[in-house]
Amino acid sequence: MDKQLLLLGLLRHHDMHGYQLNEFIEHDLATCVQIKKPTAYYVLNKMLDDGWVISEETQEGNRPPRRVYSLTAEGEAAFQRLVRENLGAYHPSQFGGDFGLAFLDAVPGEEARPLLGVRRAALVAHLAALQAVPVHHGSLQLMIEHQTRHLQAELAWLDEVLARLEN
Amino acid sequence: MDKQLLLLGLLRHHDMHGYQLNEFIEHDLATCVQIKKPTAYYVLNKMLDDGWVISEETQEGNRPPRRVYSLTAEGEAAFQRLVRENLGAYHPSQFGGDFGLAFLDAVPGEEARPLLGVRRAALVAHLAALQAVPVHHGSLQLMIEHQTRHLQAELAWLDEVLARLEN
DNA sequence: GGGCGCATGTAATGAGTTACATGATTGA
DNA sequence: TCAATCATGTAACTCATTACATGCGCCC
Repeated sequence: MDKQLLLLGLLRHHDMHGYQLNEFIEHDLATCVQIKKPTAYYVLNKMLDDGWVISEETQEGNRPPRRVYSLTAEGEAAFQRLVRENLGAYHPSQFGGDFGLAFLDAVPGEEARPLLGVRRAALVAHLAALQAVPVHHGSLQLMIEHQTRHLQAELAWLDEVLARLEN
Repeated sequence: MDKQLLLLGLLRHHDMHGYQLNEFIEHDLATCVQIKKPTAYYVLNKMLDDGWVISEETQEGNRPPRRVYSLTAEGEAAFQRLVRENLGAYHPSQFGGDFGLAFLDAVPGEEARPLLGVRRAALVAHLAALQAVPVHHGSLQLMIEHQTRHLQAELAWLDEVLARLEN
């Protein structure tokens, strides 16, 4: 449940309502974080039940009411515990795209090249989106940089595989 | 369901029984693939139901009977479809370790350094395990190389973060 | 008047994991 | 004799996703 860590960390910075959190994740953490809207709402409600956050209902004019969340002392303690847990462990990441590459030689080169070309284009688009993301305060920016590194490594790797296919 | 692609690809090479598949994944694809035993058995049974593989029960002496799986024509067709699907798409990978880094500045440097040291040691161990894996035929080796690249990028990145923490 | 943005959720489903269950054989 | 290896699974659970549901306000 590292999603909790993320939401706690973001709320620790600014109190936010769910919609706002989702917007922030979509626009400012694009391509780094995959948390869908219902998941965020679900996690928020869970943390509310657990006493990690409290919510205050506010309303502007006739707009839909917002639930603004802020951390409790227990939420802060949970955050401190979760960051340390996360920092101290190595989280091996899985590459779903590997299984295709693993059996690349089952596909004739003339077919494989354009397919990997499509993959490459999507990767480049991802990288562009990542570099378009606004710069963040402090260590939040580390996440963007980290992602950028891996995407660059991925691109270099993919180009090498494509080059090998030319032969 | 990229697990299906992997199992099909492996079975396409050699007919195997479930235990054997699990052993191969554990020993020969260490750190690249995370498929737990029950998952593999589950997927095998599902593919059996779907007619992608057939199984033949064999027994050596009084040992437990084995179910040896081999691809059907439909299985081969499914494999061909799935490889192309996989090759043609970019699969963004998620880095669960990012959320810790994103809030690194919430932890004092004296605490963060040893925690990241533990993370680094686990990463180095992972890399060593990966390099101890036997070399595979053909493109299966690409998966190992790919993983190695990313682990090296990760190590370089982590060392950079640690260096920044020294200041 | 029609579609998008704001704002929150529920319900159903899926994929995969952990823990549990079984039972024979082999080697220390 | 005790643990590890061989061999297969089931049951319960978790986490997250997709699809669905609601309803007002704003702009073209």
